[in-house]
Amino acid sequence: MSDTTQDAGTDGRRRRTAPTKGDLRERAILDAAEQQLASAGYEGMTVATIAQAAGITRAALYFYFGSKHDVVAALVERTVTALRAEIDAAGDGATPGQAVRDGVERTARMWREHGTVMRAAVELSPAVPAIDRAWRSAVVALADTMRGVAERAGVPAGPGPRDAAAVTAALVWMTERVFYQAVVAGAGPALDDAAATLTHVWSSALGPDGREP
Amino acid sequence: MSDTTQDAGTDGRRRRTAPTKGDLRERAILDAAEQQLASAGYEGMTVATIAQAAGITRAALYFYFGSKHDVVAALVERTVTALRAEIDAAGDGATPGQAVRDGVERTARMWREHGTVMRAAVELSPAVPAIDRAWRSAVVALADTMRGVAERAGVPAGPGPRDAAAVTAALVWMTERVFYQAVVAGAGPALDDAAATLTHVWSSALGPDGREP
DNA sequence: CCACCAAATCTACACCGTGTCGATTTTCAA
DNA sequence: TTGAAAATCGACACGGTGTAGATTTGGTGG
Repeated sequence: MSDTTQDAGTDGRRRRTAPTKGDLRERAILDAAEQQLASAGYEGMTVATIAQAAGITRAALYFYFGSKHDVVAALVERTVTALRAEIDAAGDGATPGQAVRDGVERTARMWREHGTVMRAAVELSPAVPAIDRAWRSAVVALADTMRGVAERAGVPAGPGPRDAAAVTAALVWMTERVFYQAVVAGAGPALDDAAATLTHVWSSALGPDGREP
Repeated sequence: MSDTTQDAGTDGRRRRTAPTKGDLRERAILDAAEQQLASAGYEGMTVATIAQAAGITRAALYFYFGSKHDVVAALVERTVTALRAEIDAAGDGATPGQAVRDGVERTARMWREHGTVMRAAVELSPAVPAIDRAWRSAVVALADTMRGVAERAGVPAGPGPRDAAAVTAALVWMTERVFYQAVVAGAGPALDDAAATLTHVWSSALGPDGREP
């Protein structure tokens, strides 16, 4: 029933001002969750272990978050906020080919730095609506940026299953999936190889103007 | 693969011969699980409800399957077995473009017919190793056939992040993800539009010989 | 026909994780 | 300093999974 995330305001349980004490605990909880997400995975970590790592009790954690889902949702949202900056700065390449290379490389960097949280976002999206919203928003943000690049590269903009929007959407999902698999595989150069493959496919799909040299 | 869980052997709990009575119940359980997977989703369905729908008790279900995970894993394996036939028959197109169209259309048909189970496979792969193995086997099977098509279309075969294997792998993951999203969206023509977009991208990525007319 | 053995099923229970409740302590500003 | 809100805690209820042991069913060889 708890509502933690969206409709704060009249909650009565969450504090509305932003003093220091509680905020620190909240961050500590998120940090503990991120830590254990990497080491034990979602199922492996429990509310008890998160609370313990944060130096409080289970019940105390429920003062800050309404559920285990809410904890990891907040964690994903925290990370997605960071991704947004990176995404908005993409697509500035002079040529479409340059923009594609830049977009893929930026995405690869995100997966290198925030791999565990992004992996969790992908895996928990089907189960947690809040995570789905946050993750999807990041995906459409990137898709939007790249749609502009595609149109500049000559891909028709008109509506239809072959227009720039549909094509870039498919390519962004490809990018998500391939990088996700690379992170799951865990191999060292997996991400770099994946990036190379992805730029190649992106360039091919964006037509002659997007082709790499 | 027809044997639901391979680690039986010295189980002492599973029957080894294959009479009729038990097999029917096993199928009834799987059918009930598939039904409820569509109506209530994985979390929404419980071992109790599955057993009830199959006309037995919880404990009786545990005579056939070791866990809830095992049930849905067996369900996925049953479906993947059906997919294999479809996959193996693909890639026979005269021209690469024809083969691509055929492969995508075949895949779309699979999603139309077995959408709920395939969706569950995607969503539960991270959590259930047996499902991950089964689903991944189907993916690499399709990737393998399409790799042949790509090489016939002129994509270099040599090792590297731009070779036919890497490119088709990325495209197959794209196909999986885009069709998955279409099924999740649930809209009627979503799958057909997705198929059109996918054939277009596939053709572009496979180079001049794979290009559509 | 019956006695037996394995298959199949049931009832009852133990365990674990989540989320909630009411009471208690801490903090801090009026 | 005191009172209210913030923060924390111990204990409990609930639901779902998996297990144990006893019991019934069903077919087969004597």
